[in-house]
Amino acid sequence: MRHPALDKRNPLGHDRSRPLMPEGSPMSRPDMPPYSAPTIEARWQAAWDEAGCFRAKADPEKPKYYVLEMFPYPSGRIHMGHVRNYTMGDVVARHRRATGHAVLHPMGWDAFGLPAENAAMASGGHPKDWTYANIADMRGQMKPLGFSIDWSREFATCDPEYYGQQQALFLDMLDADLVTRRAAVVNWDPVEMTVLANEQVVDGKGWRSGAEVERRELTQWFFKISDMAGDLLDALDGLDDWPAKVKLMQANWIGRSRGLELAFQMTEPAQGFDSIPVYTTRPDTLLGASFVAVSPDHPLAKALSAEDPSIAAYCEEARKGGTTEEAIETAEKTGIDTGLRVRHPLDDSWELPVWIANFILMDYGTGAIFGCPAHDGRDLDFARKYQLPVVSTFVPAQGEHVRPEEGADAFTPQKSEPVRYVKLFAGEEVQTSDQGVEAAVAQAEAEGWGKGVTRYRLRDWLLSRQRYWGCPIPVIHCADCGAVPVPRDQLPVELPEDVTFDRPGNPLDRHPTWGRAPCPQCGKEARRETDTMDTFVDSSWYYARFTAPQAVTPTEMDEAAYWMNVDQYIGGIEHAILHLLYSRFFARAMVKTGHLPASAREPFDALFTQGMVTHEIYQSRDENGRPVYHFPEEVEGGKLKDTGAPVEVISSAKMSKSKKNVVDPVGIVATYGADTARWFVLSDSPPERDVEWTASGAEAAYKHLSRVWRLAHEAASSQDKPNAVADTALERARHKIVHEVSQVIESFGFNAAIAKLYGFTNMLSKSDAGAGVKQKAARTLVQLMAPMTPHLSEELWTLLGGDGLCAQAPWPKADRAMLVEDSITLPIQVNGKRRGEIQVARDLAVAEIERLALEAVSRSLDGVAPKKVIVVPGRIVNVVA
RNA sequence: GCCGGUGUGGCGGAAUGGUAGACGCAGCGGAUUCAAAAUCCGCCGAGGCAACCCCUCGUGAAGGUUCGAGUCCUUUCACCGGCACCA
Repeated sequence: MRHPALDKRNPLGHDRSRPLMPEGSPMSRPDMPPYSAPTIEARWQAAWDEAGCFRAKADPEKPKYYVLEMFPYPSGRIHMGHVRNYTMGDVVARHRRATGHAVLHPMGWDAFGLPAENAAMASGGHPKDWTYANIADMRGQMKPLGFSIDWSREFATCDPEYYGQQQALFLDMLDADLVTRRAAVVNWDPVEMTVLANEQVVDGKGWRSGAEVERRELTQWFFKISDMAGDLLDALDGLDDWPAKVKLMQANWIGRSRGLELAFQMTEPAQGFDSIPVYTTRPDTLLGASFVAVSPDHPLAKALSAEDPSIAAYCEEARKGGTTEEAIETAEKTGIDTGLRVRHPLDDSWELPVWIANFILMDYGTGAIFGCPAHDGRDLDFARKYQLPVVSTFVPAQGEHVRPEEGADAFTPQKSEPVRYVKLFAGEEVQTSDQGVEAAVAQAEAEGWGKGVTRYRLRDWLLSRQRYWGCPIPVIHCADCGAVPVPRDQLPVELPEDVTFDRPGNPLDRHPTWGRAPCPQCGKEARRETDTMDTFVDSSWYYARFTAPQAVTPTEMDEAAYWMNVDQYIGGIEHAILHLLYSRFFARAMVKTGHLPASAREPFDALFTQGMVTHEIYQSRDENGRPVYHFPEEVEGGKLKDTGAPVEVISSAKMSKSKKNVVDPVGIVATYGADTARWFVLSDSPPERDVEWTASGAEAAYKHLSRVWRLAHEAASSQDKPNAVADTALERARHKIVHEVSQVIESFGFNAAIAKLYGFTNMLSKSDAGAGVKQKAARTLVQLMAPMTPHLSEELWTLLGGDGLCAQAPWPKADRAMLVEDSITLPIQVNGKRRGEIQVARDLAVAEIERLALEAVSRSLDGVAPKKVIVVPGRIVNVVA
């Protein structure tokens, strides 16, 4: 039989002119067939299908377990990152099934989005055809990997059955006052005729068209997520099984701040304004105020612009500022004096100038600030540029201090640090700034000139997109009745299929008939909403839909109550903020609208963020010195295979097509089999860290599986007689490995599980135990490997006389008594340095251990009497000399 | 700038405050073979030593706590990630 590794197009870049395990080798006996992954993998996948092993069935007798990996975008090709993500979920799912849980492990497709429209524009097809074809391709690539997924629950978010329920959900959220519609400033690409997300604006230009992006005010739909900001922040505390890093990122994103809102009265009313409301987190520095500044988008600035061309010109210029990080960092702080003046709230005779400044944001706080240059770097830059006063309000509690008014940087210590107030109006002279702020707020409230407020950075979620390939917003706009919800019996509002992508803009907008609909309220001719929903909406509730994917309502309460919450969610750190925050919002919204039980308010009990799969990059230079990248299979021994030209090896990075450092899982599965791919992506690195794909590592994984294959066959055909010492040793090791692997799998230590299984394999191969004990050990080995290498394990399980399917066998249990060693090795230290060791009975008296220890290290002590002997039972002995 | 994380052999990485370097890769030596591959056995941080005994050094750097520190504390350097004119 021709081994698959004979295929010279294998993706590892090794010219494999020989099979890895040829027949006729000493190890290959007539009764031992070679390890042929393709044969056994196909066979057992069929067997699992037939037995329906992975169908999720609610069972009141069992604890339930819902494991979910972030579902993929159907690009058409799976990559190693998918393999790693889904393998981790599969290990958890298989392990939980074996430990007696009713497991839900579903899969679906995050199928709406721009790439489908781009493909339609590029090649003239239809986004729907492109998407469903990709789904079929990817499913075809995924199934050979043998994931224990309940495929009967599969859906795509572009199925009308799914997005129709999403529309129903939207209408319920509208009724529950979770949705609103208002004007918003957006990035508008005048060539593409659509709104762009911030990340699609590069250097102020549209990423595709290259056209200068305009800031336009459009009426848009929003989810009122900011109403829940406080709860979304506070509830992070309860998410004990989420990475601290993710919780911190979310907390920063939500961005709670405590401060004071106060109004500066104008000396003379202007443009209908008699005061300027200001928000500050530093009311304790109010006596250091030197100016008031408003945003160029502030109503006052707009009103002044109408009168004064120089102000209008300044505001126009200030708004242009680039959106890139670099532009923001290097942008100079600029402003223009309005000539208006305001009174200081604590001193009627104190007047401050009012400026318009480019660094004030309209959509945070009130769009206006008071500047305190002594204690804010930005304000100090601004004050120095325009010769405004600098006045310190506090100095360090102790020590020397050069004040900002003497040329030093702005003094901005941590708010928890005590400082000495030199201009004080509330609280103690020496207090922390936190205390100073609270005292100032209390005083302002008592005296009635200000109000303490808690603010959030988190904005409402803009969900309107001027795109075709998304979920239509189920609303009809009537000239008389306004925005009217589509009646529920008319859902889903389906996307029309006869659309064209030959012109920019939204095809829904220019469709001849689709947009026309009678007003559901008055019956008059009206227009459909042609915006579709942000695709983040689709992925914000799919986890709930998996509990009843065919339901004619968004969810079914009893199914949702049984399966929710997701016990273990697994995905990339890149979704730490938006996707997870939106999902948390949606779960709350679904509780409020009666689609989820109250207990599912936080949908993901535990979250795991896995690292990427990386690979070295191979680079050479063309005649102009520009870098040229090469696929791994084009390189051998540091040289290009066809020309022999040397390549530069650049250190590992995330696999990407542009750098050509990609390894295709399909090729790996064809060459080595799914089990090898699964085993490799879990070995070597902790799951939360990146793992580097190497050809030698993949080959090593394959060799190991082949070795287990041989050992299992040897054990199965062994005629060796029992051997008391070896039998006991192996049996003890067997219980120990069961204990260890169970423990590390539960704590996501997949790489550690693999390392321990390597160790046990080494032990088994060297053991002189009798046939029966060896077979038992081998059977345990393959069972413990089964979550990682299910096909190989299934085949060997059967060979070794396992009962039924390994996939359905109960997880082995370790006998505690077998884990305890009778005799232990104690290292002996002298002054913390290891100088010897002793073998003692586990329960030997401390005094006796001390005696033996001193004896063992007498040479190192060199006659010196020990001052002290520290015995850590079962661990170590340290002699202090 | 602010917040967070990580620094351990040639490489990926192990080590509840208790024998630093598990396990794997690469490398070296041996067995097997006509020869090779595959497989099996062994070695594999640096330095010293006749020596697989043993000694010294060693977890980015410098201090500290402790009988004992990769692990805890302080300072510092480097790299990675997130946020970023948020008042």
